[in-house]
Amino acid sequence: MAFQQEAVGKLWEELGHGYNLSAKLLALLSQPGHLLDSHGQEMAVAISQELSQVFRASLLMLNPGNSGRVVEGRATAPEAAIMEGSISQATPAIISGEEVTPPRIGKEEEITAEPYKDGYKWKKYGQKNIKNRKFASGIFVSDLTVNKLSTNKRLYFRCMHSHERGCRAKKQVQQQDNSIGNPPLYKVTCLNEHTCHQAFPNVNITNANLAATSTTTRNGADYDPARGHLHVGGNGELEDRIMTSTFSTVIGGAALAAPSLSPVPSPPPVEASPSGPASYDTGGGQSPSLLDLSMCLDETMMDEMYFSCGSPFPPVEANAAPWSLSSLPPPPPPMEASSIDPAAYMPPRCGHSLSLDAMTMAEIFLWSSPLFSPR
DNA sequence: GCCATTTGACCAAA
DNA sequence: TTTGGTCAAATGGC
Repeated sequence: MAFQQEAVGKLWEELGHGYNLSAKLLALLSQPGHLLDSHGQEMAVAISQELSQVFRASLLMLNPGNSGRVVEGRATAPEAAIMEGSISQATPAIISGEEVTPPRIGKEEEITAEPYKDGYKWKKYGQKNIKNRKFASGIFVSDLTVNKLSTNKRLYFRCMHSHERGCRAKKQVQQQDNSIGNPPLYKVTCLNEHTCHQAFPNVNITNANLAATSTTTRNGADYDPARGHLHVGGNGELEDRIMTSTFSTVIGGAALAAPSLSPVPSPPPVEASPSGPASYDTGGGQSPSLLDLSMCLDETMMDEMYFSCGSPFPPVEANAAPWSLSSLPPPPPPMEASSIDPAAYMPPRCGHSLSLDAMTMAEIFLWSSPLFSPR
């Protein structure tokens, strides 16, 4: 029991260290001018690398059976211990970025200037002249965007996987009458929830049991088993946003995900390191980014991450005072499984449970580690 | 030739 | 009868 308390305390301290590092990194990236000189880039890379150590150490502490394999707050066990130990499944993902929105339920209407950017692949199955409409719909197919104006038409789309997977999701697009000018607005009506993502496989980290056929995730991204990753398109802004959100959620709360901080400039690109986990092979040579890891998280998990209210760390601020053990309430004592009351772990404000268990943390690490590994 | 898109026809509901 | 939603043959690009 005393050993467990010590381990929790070390984990607490380790995460606090990560919290301070993230604040440091934010301060660096928030400098006026939004441009880092070479020294600033080196600092950012160094902080990122240290953050990866925080991830590694924390994960190993969370990994059952590895709790004692920590030396001076840093883990010594090889990554393979994680790969073969607590992690039996993971969802590899490469997202080069197209805006992805959550699956829709029932009928939902939306006015948008970009009706085509929802991450799903659609097949047009018809169009119809509509009365009392001055404009026609935009025509969109997948990530190819072609806006054509004709008159009085509504376009009908169904999910590209409607047949092979029985996905009943549909979409209607119609340009709004009042959308004269720039940009045009489209009324997008979504019908039925996507069910095509349900076939997304849980894939062993070694790619040993990759499915033989392409699969689409719940976010509509195509999963390519041959390459072992997801592909959604190309949108660096989204990647930055999710990276920031994921980063902040894991390390220091959800502050960085706040809209007011969205203009934070992207950090210098960190090349994936060949020295990453040995068996971490996506099969295609591309390394996943933090966006990848966020996309491979289950949507519910992401919701819980975003809305979980249980983070002990205050939101990261650029000029925040360093975190210390004394500045926060002490970690909870380890509990016997039989004495755990699930209700006691429900966050007070939102009713979502915090489900960042060891598995989740390990997945986060595995798919983000190339970003933080030394060059 | 294959595949995605287009478009007229068909059908059901109001 | 009108309107909205869907089907399926025709068309075009690769």
